[in-house]
This record gives sequence, C-alpha cells and structure tokens, in this order.
Amino acid sequence: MGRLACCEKSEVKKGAWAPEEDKLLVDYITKNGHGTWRSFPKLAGLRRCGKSCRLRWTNYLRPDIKRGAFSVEEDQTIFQLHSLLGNKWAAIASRLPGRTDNEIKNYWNSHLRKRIPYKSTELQASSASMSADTKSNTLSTTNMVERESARVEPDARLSMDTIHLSPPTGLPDNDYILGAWNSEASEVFQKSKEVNSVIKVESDYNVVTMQVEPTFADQRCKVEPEEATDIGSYSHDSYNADKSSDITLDLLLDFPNDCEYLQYLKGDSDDDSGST
DNA sequence: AAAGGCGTCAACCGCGGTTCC
DNA sequence: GGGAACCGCGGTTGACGCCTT
Repeated sequence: MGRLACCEKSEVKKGAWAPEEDKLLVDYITKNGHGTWRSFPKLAGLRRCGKSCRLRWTNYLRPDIKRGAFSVEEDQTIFQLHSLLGNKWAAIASRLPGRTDNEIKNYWNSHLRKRIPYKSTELQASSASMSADTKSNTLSTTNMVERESARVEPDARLSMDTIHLSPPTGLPDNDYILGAWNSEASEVFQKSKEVNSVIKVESDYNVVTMQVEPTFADQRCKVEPEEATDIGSYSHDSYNADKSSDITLDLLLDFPNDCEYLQYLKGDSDDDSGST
C-alpha cells in the first residue's frame, strides 16, 4: 500500500494565494498555532493542501521573514556557504536570518549562479585531490560542465567528510561543517589575506598553525597541526582529532581566499547598491 | 504597438527522513 | 520492528512582467 495523498486533490485550490486566504491563514496561526499541517486547512477554513499552507507560511507570511533585495554581505555569505555546502539551501538559509531556503535558492539560480566567473569554477573543479591529467581534462571541458562540477563537488566533499571526518559530537554533517565555518579558525582564515602569514588557532579540539601560501592560481593554506590539546570534555583519539581538524580546515581552506572571487560581487552589486 | 523571448519568483511535486502508533 | 503519518528539502514548473525586435 502506497502513501496516502497529502490531500484530496480535487477539492483543493492551487496557484497564487488570494489576500483573503493569507488573512485566514495568518489569523488562525496567530490565535492557535498551526498544529499539524494536514488538518490545518480544514480547521482554518482554507481549501488548500496542508503542505501548501505550510509553504505559504514558512516562505512568505511568517512575521520574521525579511523581504527585499539581498545585501552584498548576504551575497557573500551565500557564495561562501554554497561553496562549502552545495545546494543545501536549508542549511544556507539557517545562517541568514529572515531568509528562506526557497528565496535563497531562487536568488542563487536567477542572480548569483550566473555571476560565477570562469576562473572560480575552474578552481573549484580542479581541487587538490585531482590528478594533473584530471586537471588538464577539466580545463578543456566546456563551461557548462565546469559549472556542473562546481555544483556537484561540494556534495562530493561532504561525502568524503562523512567517511573521514566523523563529527565527534554526533552532529549532522551540515551542522558540523557550519560549526567549522563559524569556528575561530575559519574566522581568522576568512580575514586573512596576507600570503605567507602564519596563523595560530586554538580550536575546540586542538591547536593548529596555518600558513597562507600562494598556489598555482590562488592562495590556500597549509595546515600544520601542533600538539593536540583536549580542551573540551570530549574524549577522542588524538590522532583522529588531528586528522579531523586537518580535514575540516582543508575543507574550509579549499575555498579560494584571493578575495578576487568576491570582488566581482561587489563590483556587480553596484547595480544593487540601493539594496540593504 | 504587438509579439516573442527572457528573467524572476511563488508555488507545486515527489522523495527521503523522522516520528508516532 | 514495521508501517503509516507527517515534515522538510531540493528540483521543477508556470505565471507574470519586462525587454528586445
């Protein structure tokens, strides 16, 4: 027996929401909360699928939704997180208060994706793990294929991460990556632009030094783990801790740090200068 | 002025994961 | 433990408005 339909298709209205429907939805949720979405339309007096109600609420009517154009900072955050997470729109949205996954997805597809410069996609496609042959092949592929590679690669990284990284706290992978992104190490790295500068960072798990060094096309970091220090209560094998931190940081540091990657954003966003 | 093309974005669809019984 | 119900996510569609010819 298959799954039941989420609603009686013949009896539900589809398409754009009328203001009266919005009002019914908001009024009901304000007074009673949404309860289970399946029974919501009946209770609220709406001829809509529960799923449709949920979508309308979460993507449009929720009071904390931030409407309007994306700021340059939001652009940059989306770019950086997309580089780390790929099309994990919900995870990206969780870092942008007031923005929904749907909004970010649409914004990416209609605005940001087309701004990815050739060089950046090339860089992403030719990650450190690629062989020289692979690199040369990659360079000869079409722009479309490279864009697809750039899109798929973060997912591949996450898969690798699942195998090697084993989030020590049992967090979902995305949370772990985001945790790393928000870590002191990442913050320091994100701010660092000076080639050959050495950064020493005490993370939650150990201490690492990082040297920003130029590579064939951009700056990347070389991570030298120091003596592991068990700062938190988490107990773990120190080798694994070193290894995990290395991989986590590699993951973060693989993101091009030449700032050029983001420069065009600022340049382009002159068009959107009115936006905040 | 009209028609076709294109871009944007709200909404829908189907699937996978989680929770509940 | 297994199945049903529910929720959330990502991909896709379609309506609408703007631009170009």
